Amino acid sequence: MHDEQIEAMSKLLKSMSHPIRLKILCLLQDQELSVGEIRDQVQTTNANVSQHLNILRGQGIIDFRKDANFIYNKITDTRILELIQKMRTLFCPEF
Amino acid sequence: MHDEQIEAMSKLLKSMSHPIRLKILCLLQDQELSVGEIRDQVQTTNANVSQHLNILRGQGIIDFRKDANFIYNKITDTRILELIQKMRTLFCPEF
DNA sequence: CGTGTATTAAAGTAATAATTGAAATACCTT
DNA sequence: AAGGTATTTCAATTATTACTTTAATACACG
Repeated sequence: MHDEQIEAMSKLLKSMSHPIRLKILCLLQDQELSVGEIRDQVQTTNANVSQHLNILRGQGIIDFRKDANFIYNKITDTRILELIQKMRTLFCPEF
Repeated sequence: MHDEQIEAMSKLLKSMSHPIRLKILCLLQDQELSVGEIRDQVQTTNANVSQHLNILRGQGIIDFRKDANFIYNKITDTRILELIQKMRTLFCPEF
């Protein structure tokens, strides 16, 4: 890997390495969820979820669509889906 | 994933998500290296490399052996090797 | 033993990140 | 337009992390 790729990759990993953000990514593996639904699952405030979502959006990891006054989030990058799947297989073999 | 697994996994990712540490892990993919050799590759001080190595050791990611006054480091956990390999395949397809 | 090399540990400072509450925005319904 | 819900943004506080410097340790070799 070149240094630029190292830089990009470490930023990506960093954005995934916060427990709340990793949990969000796991929740979004097979469904799309609104901000409120995510908030309920990770037990924190709207503002906190919103900021974490912004970080993930900034990395291009998740996308969203608007419906009425709900914002539904989902993972767009299939590489992220694959990577998370690999992590689960390696480190959480019971799933 | 359970919350405990999320916590453990995010700690692991966090330890891998620093550019210097990620580069160290890439360098150690197929060889073992002394601290001095790593220092030359990542262009920093001995003390800095040592600190980063300690973080990786704390996560059980790398192991080391002593030979004379050199310490040779290598990756012991095959899951880490696989995970890094997957990341390269997904995000650096030219390698 | 003393010197040089490699490594680790500790302490301090600087820089970043996380969380929260309050205010602001956007949209639907009536 | 008014009221309600969902989401975002801002600002402030707190917590965490990174880097540097310095000192200390360990070991080989002459």
